[in-house]
Amino acid sequence: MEKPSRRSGGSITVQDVARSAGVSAMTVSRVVNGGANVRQSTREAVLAAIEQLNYWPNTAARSLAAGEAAQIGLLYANPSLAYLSNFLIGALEGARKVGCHLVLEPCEGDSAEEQAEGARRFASTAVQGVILPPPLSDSVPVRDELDAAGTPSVAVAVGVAQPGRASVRIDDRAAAQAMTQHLIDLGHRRIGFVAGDPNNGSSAERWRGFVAAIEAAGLDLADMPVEQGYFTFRSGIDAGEKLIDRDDRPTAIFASNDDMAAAAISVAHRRGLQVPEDLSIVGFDDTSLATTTWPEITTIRQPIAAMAEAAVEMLLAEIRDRRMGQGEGAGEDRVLDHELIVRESSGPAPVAAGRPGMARRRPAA
Amino acid sequence: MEKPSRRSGGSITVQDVARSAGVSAMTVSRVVNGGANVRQSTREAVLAAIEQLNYWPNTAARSLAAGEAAQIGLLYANPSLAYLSNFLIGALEGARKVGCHLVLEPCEGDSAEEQAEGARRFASTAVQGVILPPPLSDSVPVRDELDAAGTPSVAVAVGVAQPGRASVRIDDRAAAQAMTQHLIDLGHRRIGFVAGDPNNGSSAERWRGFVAAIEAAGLDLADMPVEQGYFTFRSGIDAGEKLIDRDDRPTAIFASNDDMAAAAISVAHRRGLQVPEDLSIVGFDDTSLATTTWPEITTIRQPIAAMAEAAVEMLLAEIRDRRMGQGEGAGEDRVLDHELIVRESSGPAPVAAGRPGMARRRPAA
DNA sequence: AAGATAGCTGATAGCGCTACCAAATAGCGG
DNA sequence: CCGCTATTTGGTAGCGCTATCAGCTATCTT
Repeated sequence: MEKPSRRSGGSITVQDVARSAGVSAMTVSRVVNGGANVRQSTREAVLAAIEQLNYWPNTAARSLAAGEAAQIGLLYANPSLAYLSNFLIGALEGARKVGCHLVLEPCEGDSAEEQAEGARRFASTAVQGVILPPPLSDSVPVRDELDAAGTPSVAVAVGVAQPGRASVRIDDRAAAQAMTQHLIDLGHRRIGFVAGDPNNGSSAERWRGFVAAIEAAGLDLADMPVEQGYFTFRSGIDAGEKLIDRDDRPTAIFASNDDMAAAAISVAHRRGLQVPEDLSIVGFDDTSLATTTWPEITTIRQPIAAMAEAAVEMLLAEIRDRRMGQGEGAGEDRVLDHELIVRESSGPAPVAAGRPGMARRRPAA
Repeated sequence: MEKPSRRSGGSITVQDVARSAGVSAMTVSRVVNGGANVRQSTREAVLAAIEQLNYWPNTAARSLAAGEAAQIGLLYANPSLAYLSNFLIGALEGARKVGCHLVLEPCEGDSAEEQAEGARRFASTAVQGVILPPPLSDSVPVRDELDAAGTPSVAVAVGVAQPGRASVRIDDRAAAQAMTQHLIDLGHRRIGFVAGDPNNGSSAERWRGFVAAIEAAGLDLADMPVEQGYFTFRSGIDAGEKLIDRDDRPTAIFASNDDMAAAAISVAHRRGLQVPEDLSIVGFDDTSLATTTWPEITTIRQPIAAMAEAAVEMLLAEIRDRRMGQGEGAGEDRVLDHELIVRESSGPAPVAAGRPGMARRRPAA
């Protein structure tokens, strides 16, 4: 005769799995967690039982037994609030799934000292790991501080994988290449590029993607005017003016993010140019800005929420591994899919072929 | 000889409190939770012990023993992402404190059916309560659906308390009155008002606050031009144009939120007016927009994060009460402090006294 | 071949709290 | 002052999981 659990509507437990797999509860626990020292055949049997019974560990029991709070930190520094929202939505979902709590900590200031200070605040709190959204994901002081404290971390939206450090990102290079190809397919042969902040790893990757597409199409990189930007609207104005006021104005501008693309659009409008009829302008990131300008911006969408969710999941896996004495994980680098979003700001190159920029230069003011 | 706990660095437990208060652990639990049937003197002894030992219940153990997941829902519908960020930051902090998880659910669409659908999604999920940020806090379909399912909810940022429903809000009326008084103190005697969305409870309160200040100052409400707005930038443009193009243009405009204030500023600039020299314009909410326009907007700050945190805390208290069979709580209405933030968009009324609007009307274009 | 080493598994004992019920105490009319 | 009900309190038994350590099976040594 079964004795039905007193409370909690009979959800399946380790015991059920253990019985089904013909092992002890302890072995199931080992398999579920990180599974040091479990024979392969045993592991498979347990996993099969878990699968079959659709078992999910009870997070409350888990943290109670493990005697730990299971809190993970999220250190953020003045990103756009829209980005943070999306990031939080994903992180929250991830935290719920793995059954841990999110502890937020704002990090003011750009100086190395202030960033290190932000990271240190987590050392004192009881968090088992930290996830770092941009721009902190590229911060060396933060990284050093965390490493010194032995706190695992996951960097989100970095340009390239950092050795020995877990990261979640999109393939900035491939995305930029796809975007550039989109412009080339529309007939553009002279494409201006606005680079992003040189301190940011993604900037370099986006530039490389641009170069790769240009070269793959057999075009001459020397024909592509390039201006330095810093991911801010203001820097986009400056870069946009320089590109648009050239005698050999490009027929398209690829800005390294949406803010700078929006800025370029406003410059174009001030100069009396139609977007995209006279000039195509594209961005990157698909922030809310991309749809609150006119025309709406063709851009690259990053799966922000999914990236945050993945980061939480990876971090917790690493925390478990460390606790089970697996040593440091290899620092997984997970790359998620991006998406090219074609909106109204990009269109066919103007028909006046050959030297499009020259053909309709506006009269000097 | 004490046997030191095997794991978990000796944090204080119910047992410690029970011993210190000279009661059983069970009694401590009762006091901590909702405390049905505990003698007053006993309760006080326990509370004193809790205070003295600085005891905090272990949330993991609690939800494990209670056999419940302790999840609370957050139903959101296209607010500004900046608002959502702040809200989430507070809600997360609150959830961490009370030891429950947040489950987010987006609610698309404005129709009654879609809103009810959003609320229903929570009935199927296992959440014990729901918190509702604006604009859903005013939604009747959502409220009805939740009530029908017997799910407790807390409405955040409603205009006035709803009978039988817990709510967290600021005193919109007092805030609007303070803002209006600020303008009157600056010498303005003809103040234009842009009303908010008529479906929103806060709108009416802000209007009442405006009226109260005008009347308290002995001014004639009939001198105050009023336009209907809908909390959108676009509606602010229309309302701003109507107010600014009047022959008896007001010397100040009080828009019911920052978006509409920003819109009014852009209209003023297009008409060649200086803000605040020729025209003061103030907003409400202190969203990020307030500091990304020029000049920065004088506005009312709502403690968004604190409101969200309070909402979580109140909701959990209600959930506990219900479980302990305390019957439905009275629906507490908590009012948090707002703050008048004076920035550059408000200044003294133009010196041409008496009929300020008339005195410097711009020549017809 | 006996002993040592390493790898794998299970029995036991809680983690801190609360549900359940039994026991004790208080209140009250007769 | 006694039974009786109403209220308050405590004892016991887990909630589902994991740390610890003992036992057990292969794989090496010498």
